[in-house]
Amino acid sequence: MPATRKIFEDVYEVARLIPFGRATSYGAIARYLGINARTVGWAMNSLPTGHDVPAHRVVNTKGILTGAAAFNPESPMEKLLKEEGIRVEKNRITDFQKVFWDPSEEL
DNA sequence: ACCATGACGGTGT
DNA sequence: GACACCGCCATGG
Repeated sequence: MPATRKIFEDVYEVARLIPFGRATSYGAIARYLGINARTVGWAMNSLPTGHDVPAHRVVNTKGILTGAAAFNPESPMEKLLKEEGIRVEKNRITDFQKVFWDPSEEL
């Protein structure tokens, strides 16, 4: 790929590798790609409609579902995570440490 | 090249 | 645990 390859593509690629029932943080992905966390968040915010990226598994370092607002009211991020066995309470993953997935270590 | 914006992170109170 | 600050880097106008 040309040098003009967008960081976004890398972010999406890593996000797609997140295993079922696990979640990671923007910072973890950022560190893995060598960029800052804000850029990762921005990449997710730029996700087009109909993307195939499990963005609901990407939260901030506190385990808070900051991007829940970006999801359709019909597909609550919270519910999606609970379906995967992740305990969520008021937009916050209570057992984040348990389901945390670090690309820098697991990848 | 400059300025504003942002699904964030770490530390201190 | 909640809140406030400041630092970081990429993209767009």
